Amino acid sequence: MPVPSRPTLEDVAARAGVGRGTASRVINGGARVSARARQAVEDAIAELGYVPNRAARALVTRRTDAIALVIAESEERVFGEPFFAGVVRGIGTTLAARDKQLILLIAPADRGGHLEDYLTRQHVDGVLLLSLHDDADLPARVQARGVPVVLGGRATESITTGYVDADNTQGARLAVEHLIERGRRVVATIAGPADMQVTRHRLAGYRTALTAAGLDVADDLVEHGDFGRDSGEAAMRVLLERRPDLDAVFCANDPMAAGALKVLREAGRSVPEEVSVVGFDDSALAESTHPPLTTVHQSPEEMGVAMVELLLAAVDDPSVDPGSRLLPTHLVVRESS
Amino acid sequence: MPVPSRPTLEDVAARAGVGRGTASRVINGGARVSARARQAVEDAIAELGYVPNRAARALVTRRTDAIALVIAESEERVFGEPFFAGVVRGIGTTLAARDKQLILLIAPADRGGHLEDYLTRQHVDGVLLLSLHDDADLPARVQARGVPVVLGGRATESITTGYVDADNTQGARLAVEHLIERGRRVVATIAGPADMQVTRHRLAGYRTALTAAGLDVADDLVEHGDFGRDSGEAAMRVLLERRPDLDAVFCANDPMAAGALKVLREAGRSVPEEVSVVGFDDSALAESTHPPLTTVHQSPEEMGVAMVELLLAAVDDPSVDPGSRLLPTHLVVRESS
DNA sequence: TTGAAAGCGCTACCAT
DNA sequence: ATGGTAGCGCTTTCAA
Repeated sequence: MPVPSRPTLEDVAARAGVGRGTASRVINGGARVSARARQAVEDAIAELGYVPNRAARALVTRRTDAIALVIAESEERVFGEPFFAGVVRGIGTTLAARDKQLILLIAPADRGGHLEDYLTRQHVDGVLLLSLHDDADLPARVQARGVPVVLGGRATESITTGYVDADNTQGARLAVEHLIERGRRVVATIAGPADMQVTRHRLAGYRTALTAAGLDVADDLVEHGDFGRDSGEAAMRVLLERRPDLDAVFCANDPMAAGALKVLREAGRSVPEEVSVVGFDDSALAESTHPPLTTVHQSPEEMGVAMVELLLAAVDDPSVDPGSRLLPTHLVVRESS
Repeated sequence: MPVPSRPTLEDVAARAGVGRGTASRVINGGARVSARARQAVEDAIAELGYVPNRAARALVTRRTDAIALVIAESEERVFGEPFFAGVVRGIGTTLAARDKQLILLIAPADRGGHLEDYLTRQHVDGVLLLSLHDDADLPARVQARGVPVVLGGRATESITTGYVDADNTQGARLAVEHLIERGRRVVATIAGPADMQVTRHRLAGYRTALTAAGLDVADDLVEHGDFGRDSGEAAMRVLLERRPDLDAVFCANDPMAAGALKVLREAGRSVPEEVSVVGFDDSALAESTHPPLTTVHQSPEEMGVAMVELLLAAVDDPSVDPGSRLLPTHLVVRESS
């Protein structure tokens, strides 16, 4: 097959009877071009099926129109958790609408700084980071090298990059207040990994609600999981053993709640009669558990969309820092509470 | 921060006391360079922390060093099915080792040819395609435009692109033979979507084994699902209703088998005493069902690795077509059969 | 083996 | 408002 060798801007300009500069202006900003010239160029583009050469453009603008999304978890976790699917969809569609390319990097840990090198020298215009653990100073280092960064979820206070986060404290508080209203008095919680901010925030909401109601906030009512379903099962077993008197469990996400539900059923504790269970996420999973799960709603899609918006603003104008956004949550009551 | 403006090849050449051409040769092929010159250039690169500019290189080589992976399913399906995680990992690590960039495109359907345009004009060197349905002529069209394509799983016979596939027919045959050896006589199957080759192949293996044993291959023993767990539940209900006499079920993947297991339990049919169940994939899920699932092992990682190998061979030398590879499968016997 | 030079296709700046 | 021109950083002839 003879390579059809795509038309260049030169061809377009020739066909439209204008200079290359004018043609370029039509394609980009569009300012300072006469209507006639614009029309001629647009026609030529259509007739020729012209598509700008990304590499050539990148070479001169020093932009790649590519955005990296780094998820700091294993493929198993990433592909196993519905939350990520939502965020990726939000990011993907928003980026596509802005004609940016999404480079998805799944990287459990940045061994040897390869990732940092890639992000800072290999030409992405900005970096989106998801599921950060405490030890990760990657965002700070990337930002220090002049590449805009927006986090999904907050990192430790010291980190100053932009972020988008659900209002986890509020969500957890809503969940636990609901449990208390239902008359529960011994409210346990299956929290997330101890080294994540999201875990601290949800725990804070849990404790706030309990304290406000004058209830016990004993340490032995708290057990950590890793957000996976299995870890929810394990944690529930521990809690049941340690505090057989518990009458409610607030779980830091839906998969762990599903695991807890299973263990409670096996232990002969009926839900919601004897024990109330609330999850977090309002993922599709929440509707298919038995019984359907009361859960805190958050929107991963919205989170993704907001992340892109903040990041692109910073990419377009490096003098502004991305800022941050806190997304509201609300409780969805189903039958597990 | 004053942009440090990365060192260019020019800088490297100057520092090494050679011409730009020589420096370039050292970085690439490496042929026809004296040991002295090479050493000098390599030192200069190390000292300067030089990293080639991708865009500049792409402009002249007309290569992007980027490979697209198109998964023709929704984010929900992609992120819900462990099979995809494995393939993506295989692809991701292999590509990274070859210093290629992975562009992940999740696209349920190619509405309006946007995807095709992207793949063919927006500069990826090759395309990997996963989870193809019958109606998809995308691979043929992309290939016709001169972009190498490798499929994960086969498309209909008429498609001539390269592919990597598990030996689904063999796997299904092994599963059903095993069921027959266990003394089962009424073997039902929950198949995949009717419009996929993988479904036809697994059904063929199922029928071959049954026929060889002189058993019933009635149509009412076959029910289709969509590879999702819920669809497995639904299909199992239908089968149980239609053929209460069934004593075994071969499921086209593990999630559907998990769904079937659940329905059987609810229906009071004990597994494996009254009904044997076999899945397909040998995913992590298979070990955590109750009872643990006998299943056909395939390796998504290997599949991903093989896909990349075939594709890159074709990318490196456009005159060879990618060819294809059939990966063996084997049965893993656990307690559900 | 090597350096010089010619572009790759584009944007941005310059007079005009 | 517009066309000409100068690179962006690199690979790849081509002579030497």
